[in-house]
Amino acid sequence: MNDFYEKVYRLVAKIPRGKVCTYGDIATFLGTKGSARTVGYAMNHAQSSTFYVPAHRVVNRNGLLTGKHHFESPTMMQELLESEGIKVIQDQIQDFEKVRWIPKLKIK
DNA sequence: CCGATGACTTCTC
DNA sequence: GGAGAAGCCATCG
Repeated sequence: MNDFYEKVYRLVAKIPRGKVCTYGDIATFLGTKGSARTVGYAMNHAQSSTFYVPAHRVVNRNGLLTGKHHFESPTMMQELLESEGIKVIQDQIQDFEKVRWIPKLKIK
C-alpha cells in the first residue's frame, strides 16, 4: 500500500463517530504530498481496498455530500451520517462547524 | 514520458 | 451569488 493511501485511510478511520472532516483539511494535514483532489481520489480507491474507510465522514469544504454518488446508493451516505447524529438536509451537513473534526496528531 | 481524469479549492467576472 | 477558469497532485492508459 502506498504511503499516501495509507495515511488517508488511517486519518479517515480516526475520525470520531458523529464527526466529519473535509478533503482540504486532510490534504493540508498530509502536507504537499496530496491535494484535496487526490484525497478524493484516494477515497475512490478506498472502496476497492480491504481496509474499511468511513468515507461518509469526509465531505467537501461546504459540508456538501459531493461523494454520495460513489456509494452503493445516493442516499446511503446521508443515512449513515444521520444514524451517527449528524443532521443532513439536501445533501448538506447542518451545524457543519460544530461536527467538523480536524486532525491534530501526526500519523505514524 | 505524456495527456487525460477526478469524491476539491480558490479566484474572477 | 451563480458560472467559468485555473491550480492543485496522484493515478491510469
